[in-house]
Amino acid sequence: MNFESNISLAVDAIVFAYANSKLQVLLIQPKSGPFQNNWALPGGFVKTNEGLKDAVRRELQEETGIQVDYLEQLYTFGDQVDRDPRTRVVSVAYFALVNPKKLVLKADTDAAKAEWFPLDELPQLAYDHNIIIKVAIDRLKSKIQYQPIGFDLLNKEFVFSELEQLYMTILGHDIDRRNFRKKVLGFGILTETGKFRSEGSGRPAKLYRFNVSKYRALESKGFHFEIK
Amino acid sequence: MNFESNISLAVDAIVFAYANSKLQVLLIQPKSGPFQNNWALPGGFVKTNEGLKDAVRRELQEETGIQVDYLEQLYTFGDQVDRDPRTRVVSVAYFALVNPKKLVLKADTDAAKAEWFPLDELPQLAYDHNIIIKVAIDRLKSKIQYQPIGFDLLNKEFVFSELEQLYMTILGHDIDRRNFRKKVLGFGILTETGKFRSEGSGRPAKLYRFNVSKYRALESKGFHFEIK
DNA sequence: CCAAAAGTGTTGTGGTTACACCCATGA
DNA sequence: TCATGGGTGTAACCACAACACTTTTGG
Repeated sequence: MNFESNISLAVDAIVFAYANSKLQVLLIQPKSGPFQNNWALPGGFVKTNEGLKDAVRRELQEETGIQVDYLEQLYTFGDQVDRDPRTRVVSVAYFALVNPKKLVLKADTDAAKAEWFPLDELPQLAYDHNIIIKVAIDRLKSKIQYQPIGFDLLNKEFVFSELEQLYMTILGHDIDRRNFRKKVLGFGILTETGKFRSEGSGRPAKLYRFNVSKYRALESKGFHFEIK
Repeated sequence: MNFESNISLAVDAIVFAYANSKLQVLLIQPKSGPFQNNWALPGGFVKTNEGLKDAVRRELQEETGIQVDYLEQLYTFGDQVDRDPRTRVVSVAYFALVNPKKLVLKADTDAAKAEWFPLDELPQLAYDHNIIIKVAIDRLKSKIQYQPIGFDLLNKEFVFSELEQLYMTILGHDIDRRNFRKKVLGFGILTETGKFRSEGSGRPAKLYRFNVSKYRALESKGFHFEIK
């Protein structure tokens, strides 16, 4: 029973990673369909008895072998009726973050050709995927300012300069090191690991870890994460 | 061609209005389907060659005769596979605002039974619609703080106390009259009409109008609306 | 003249911004 | 000892919060 309409439902994933001081997006080359020679977002059709989020995870696994650290629904693209030349396809886009460990893509499985592209070197994409990525970037920019999702783009243990760099990259403006540090430490959501990392020359930097349980505790007491 | 799955795509609308110092939601009693005696959100299946937003407007027109002033996509509900007992239905929920003029529902057309319900007197709803409304309220609460959408819930010309009341109702806490006024006027997005309204006894209040073009101009210069 | 709602300023304070020097390490 | 990146404090400023009396109307 399909209630008289004939619309196909797909999911697409915009997976961001952070490497070389740049945001990277995960793209694939579809094995079939009208855009076989184009790069496209990972994704595919939802199965009849599959939840949307499950469909995204499955497609990501099948096409790229990746398991993401953060996944949220972004937007459903369905106003433009001919966004897929074959038939009417409505696509629910999901927005995902992975930490740098996952940057190395396993070329195994039945994975399609998959690669990371820096945001400023995106190719022409299939369908309306360039637009979808724009929407995803906007969401990332605004969400990173009031939710601690930036940590999902870093290793579990990180140094302050990485966090700062990440914010500068995403927000696109400079941040004062002292003020940033003061503010973030003031939140009380980071734990010192006691370890240090030296990066070539220079004074070794303290390694921190994002303390999820402290964050949740504070959050439930009315604390609001915010970084401008 | 349906690409092997058999999922129906629906839209639902959460339409808010503001009356009697309360937020109201528009509900209908479906003419068909498994929940004929329950109240439900207006909505229905998307047609094969119809954009999502168009589908929402059409359903609202058909079921309630209403044309909304503000409409944005809220969330797509599709993780719970059996949210509709008949078959797999994924629903794209839209969030809408109407001004008080539209509170009077025309009982004409082929409109189903439609009524406004204050938020604190919601009945048990069909499907997962109670959950959808919760999500919509959260969105309203947060969005009204950083976008000037509150004006869509008021008449074109309004007095300050109405705006203030609206914010207090939605945010659920008191607001200092003087600070609120100072802040909002400081934005420079309101125009005095020069007219006054007297509400029974008491000093007549100045009527204001939201100046969309001034708002857009400021916005493009980096201005951010914000009310806590 | 009394009740009811609208309109209005000032002061304190807490948070954000701006800014420059010392520290620890590797080469 | 030099180059490199890490770590730290203070003062000015601004936005927000708190707070009470006067004005204008209707009854």
